[in-house]
Amino acid sequence: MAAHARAHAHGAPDLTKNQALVLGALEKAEAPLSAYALLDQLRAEGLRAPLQIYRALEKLTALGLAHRLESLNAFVACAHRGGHGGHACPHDGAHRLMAFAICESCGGVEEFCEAAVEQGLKTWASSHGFRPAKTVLELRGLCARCPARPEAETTGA
Amino acid sequence: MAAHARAHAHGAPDLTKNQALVLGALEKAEAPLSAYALLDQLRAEGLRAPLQIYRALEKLTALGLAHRLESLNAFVACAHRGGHGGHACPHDGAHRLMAFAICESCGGVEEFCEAAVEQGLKTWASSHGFRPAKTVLELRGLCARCPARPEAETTGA
DNA sequence: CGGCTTCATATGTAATAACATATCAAACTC
DNA sequence: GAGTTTGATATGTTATTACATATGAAGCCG
Repeated sequence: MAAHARAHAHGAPDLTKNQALVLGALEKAEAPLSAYALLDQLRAEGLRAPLQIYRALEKLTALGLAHRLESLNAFVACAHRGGHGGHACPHDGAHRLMAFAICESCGGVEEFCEAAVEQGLKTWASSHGFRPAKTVLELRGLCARCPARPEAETTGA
Repeated sequence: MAAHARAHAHGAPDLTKNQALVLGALEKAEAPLSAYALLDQLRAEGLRAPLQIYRALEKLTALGLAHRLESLNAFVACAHRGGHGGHACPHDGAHRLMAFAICESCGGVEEFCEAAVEQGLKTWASSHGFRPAKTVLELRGLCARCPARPEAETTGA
């Protein structure tokens, strides 16, 4: 049976079975997943080797359906596909700089674009002769919904 | 003899032997070094286990004498110590956002700050209630000195 | 004071976990 | 049957855990 022509649930181009499985797992997840976490989740579906995961991730990230978070060595589904169609920052046609805000308390990831940031980087790059091929921009911290104390201790004694 | 009170060649606070060795190796390197590359280089000096390297790196990065490049899983000496004292962006007292431009051809790394970038991120963060603890900002591309073709092929036969 | 205990920090070593890629063979599509 | 995708094993690379040892400073007690 054709491995193509499935996964149109996402409005995505034809993904292979493995790619669809990996994307589905990422979309269901609340937080970024490492390649091996994905592998664990998808063992039930027949995936057994890291390479199957990495190959799928490579394709998905190339298509912009998933993103790699370098500071976490983990992956998220792109926020601009499932759930909400009209987002502030489509990054589909135009190749905008994607930035990620990663909550160290709940693990949630917000994906955003800021024109000022992009412009500032462009300015620096032109004036220094640097030609960026890819930009990694990841904020690590606490999201709006998480309280300010990831500390240990009794916190009040 | 005291393991302290050395390494003042860098104007640094007292580093231990391992820390000084690791920092020295990073300063001599032209490009970022992975922890295991450092380990290989420093085997002659008696370092034998990854942990010795990682512990030194942890201290050095905490002191701001070295930086970790997340997108490379590698480390560089901070550019604002050795070589030139008065740089555009001291980041010593003030805790400025450090950004890195990494050349994928020659491996060189430039460290910089851009006020517009920092401000843009600050704007996004405040308006979204995100409290950043750390920011990762790494440009991957080609530096001013490298020609535009990191391609393979005979390049001229 | 001199010796002892205690504590903190730095180190050393081994083992293993976590992340990623190489290689090759089998299967499926065209 | 050429090209691609897949699957399986093996390997390489990066990072951490757990445990043991050294070293020096600070306090205690004879």
